Amino acid sequence: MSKPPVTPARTKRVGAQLTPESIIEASLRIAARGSADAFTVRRLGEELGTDPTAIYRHFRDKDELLLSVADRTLGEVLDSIPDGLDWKGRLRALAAGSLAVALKYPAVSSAMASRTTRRGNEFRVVELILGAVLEAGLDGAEAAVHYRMVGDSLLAYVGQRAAYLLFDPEVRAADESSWSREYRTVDAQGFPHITRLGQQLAEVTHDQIFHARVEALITAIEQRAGALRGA
Amino acid sequence: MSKPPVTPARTKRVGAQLTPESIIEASLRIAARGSADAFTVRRLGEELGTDPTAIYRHFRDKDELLLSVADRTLGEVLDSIPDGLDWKGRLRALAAGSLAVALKYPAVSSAMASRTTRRGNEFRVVELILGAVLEAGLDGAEAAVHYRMVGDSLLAYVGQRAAYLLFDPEVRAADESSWSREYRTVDAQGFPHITRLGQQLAEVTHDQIFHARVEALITAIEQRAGALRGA
DNA sequence: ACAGCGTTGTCAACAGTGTTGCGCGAACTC
DNA sequence: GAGTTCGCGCAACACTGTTGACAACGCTGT
Repeated sequence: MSKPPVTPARTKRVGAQLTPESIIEASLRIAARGSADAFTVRRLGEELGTDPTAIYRHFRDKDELLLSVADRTLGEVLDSIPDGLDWKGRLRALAAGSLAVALKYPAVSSAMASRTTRRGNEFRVVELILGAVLEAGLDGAEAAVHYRMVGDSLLAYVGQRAAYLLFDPEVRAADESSWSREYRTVDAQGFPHITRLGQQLAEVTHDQIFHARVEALITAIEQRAGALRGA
Repeated sequence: MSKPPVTPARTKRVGAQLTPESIIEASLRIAARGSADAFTVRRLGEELGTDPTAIYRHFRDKDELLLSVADRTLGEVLDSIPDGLDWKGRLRALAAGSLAVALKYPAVSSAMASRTTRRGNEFRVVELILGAVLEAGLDGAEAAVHYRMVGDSLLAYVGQRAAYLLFDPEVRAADESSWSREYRTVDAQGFPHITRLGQQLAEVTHDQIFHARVEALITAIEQRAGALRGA
């Protein structure tokens, strides 16, 4: 028992000031502060009270740290999903939870919009979505495609919202006011639809859009399952 | 006629080497080279044969240049849409054209995934989508929300794909191989769905996913219009 | 034709980013 | 207790976008 089987087990020092966990938690604290101060390596060192480059003893590079942090936030999402829901309810809860976490840690979600963590919690999310799609009545390649549709779409949605939050307030203001400014003054001849619906376009909220996007996913799955059942 | 009305009309010099147009075109050439060399100000100066900082005489900052370049690519998308299509066909053509342009200029699309150009061609795209949604049978606030759903979704989709193309080849390879590596070795007890569908999950292509996402949008609009008609 | 002046490109520099190599001291192993 | 490894601090590098000073060019009005 005295000899570790193959690897020396790399005894991590007990008195270490920094641990992967403490670094991840500091990263989350910074990310939660929003765009006020960006999520940078030097700011991370400040938050930890150590030299910025010390984190490179625990993570190969910033990307690996980001993947670990993102997986942690995925855990938060999963914990927010109650039991006993049907497949639509589970997908809605997953979407709502993902959005909430994305708005809480925008820097993380923004960076992960087209990535894969390949870590523990991601497997749980995949299993969750797959279960929902299967319960809806899809299977095989059909279920696989629709899982990817849901997964990629959710990631893209929340990443888009998160990235938006990271812009300078003035840039964001310019984008938002465009609906009530530039779009009001377009040529009525060339753009009749914009002219006629200008008011309604300016009044659409982010939540309405998100809701519509999520329901579109659910409707698409339901429709496809119904078509297969009928065939 | 000798006196310009109010502003001195700021006579732009005729012999200028650089013009907004030439800078935009150089930007597109660089962006089309993919992730090989990134779209940076210094590289832009190289491409133009001038000092990098010269572009600041024509654009306030890199963001404003990016907005102009993006609007130009929107023009490419619009030109690729044939006439005489019904609303579904127009949306499909818009989606396909957007994806093609995004894959052609990934740096541009990636940066614009959550932005608004507020320039000429964007109005034309908005008018196009609004027309499709109206033709499908929606109107008023309902049409406005569904327009935003389509617009934001398309932007997010293609931005996601574009951003993916910009990653280091090794990062991309790690992400792609995960489906045939990590996901094959998960615990069969805890993740039965992943275990059972592992093969199909690894075989899903980007095109299948994109197709499913676009069709989901169309289905959602159709469904909503049908529900309103019935009510 | 000439003075004036705005426009435009060049250059050096700054603040910020992620990352690496070197050294020291402390903690663990034997 | 000796030797080795590990964790951290420090300085530095390459890269990013951006700014201010400067000089030269060409248009403008007289």
